Amino acid sequence: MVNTSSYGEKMPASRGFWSPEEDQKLKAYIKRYGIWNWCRMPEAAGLARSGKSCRLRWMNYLRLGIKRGNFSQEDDETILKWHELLGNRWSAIAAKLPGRTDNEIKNYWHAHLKKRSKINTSSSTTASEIVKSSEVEVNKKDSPRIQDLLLCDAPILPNMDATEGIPMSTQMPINDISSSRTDRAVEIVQHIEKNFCSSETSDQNYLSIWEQPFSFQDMCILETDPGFMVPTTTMWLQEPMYPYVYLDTSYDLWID
DNA sequence: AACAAAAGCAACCGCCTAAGG
DNA sequence: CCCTTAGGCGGTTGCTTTTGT
Repeated sequence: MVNTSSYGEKMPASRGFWSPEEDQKLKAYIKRYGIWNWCRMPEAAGLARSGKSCRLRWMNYLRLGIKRGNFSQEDDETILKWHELLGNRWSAIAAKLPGRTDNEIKNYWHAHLKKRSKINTSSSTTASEIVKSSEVEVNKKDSPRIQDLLLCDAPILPNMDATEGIPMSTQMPINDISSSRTDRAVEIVQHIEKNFCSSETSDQNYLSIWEQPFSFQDMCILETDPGFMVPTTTMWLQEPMYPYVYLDTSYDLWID
């Protein structure tokens, strides 16, 4: 079967669960060469997977900082509150829960919180009510824009992108985002953050999770795999996403 | 112990959007 | 503008594990 998805793979793509070997290959390849082009990377890394599949695997399981295991009470409440406000915008909700992926939150919602949400909405103060009470007029016509602005103001964490755990030389400075934000929206954001965000989600706690450096063990995985195809300079010039190289010892050196 | 049903979760699919030519 | 391509997102599927009988 030839995959003809938008990722443009030409090689036969295997499906189903990822084997530990495949995980290692992908992890090692990205650690060595960075993410330069999802659709070409599988071939270069010697993986018979679609680019889409590789991206998903990396985003949801392989990148550093992914939290596994049970959701805390605080996590539950955060999800419920933000879901009430944002709806099924799982990636946006995930941005409020460092280390949790949109997929995981989505699954957790359907498995555990959906029922609770229905009960809660009939008995408790809703997020929309909180917004109303702030005396900020949110025109229905404008609400999608307001929501986008809310998302812009989500905590910008060092790892909330495709290359979690990898220093982001290309990360957009927060000033670039705020330049397009109205004062009005800032008011709304501040109000909601004040009402919704517990002290558990302080920056300090984010850092404790996210600023963990690579372990040496991680970095040693398949440091040199004969099956890897090195992305050429041309490739990087065409699609310079997150190029980086390793130093011999223990730190990544990012190059612009 | 064996089976069925339910729950959990990883992965896939298809649509949408942004960027570039 | 229009088209193509790559990336991202949410909905859904289906396999695996757990629980109940």
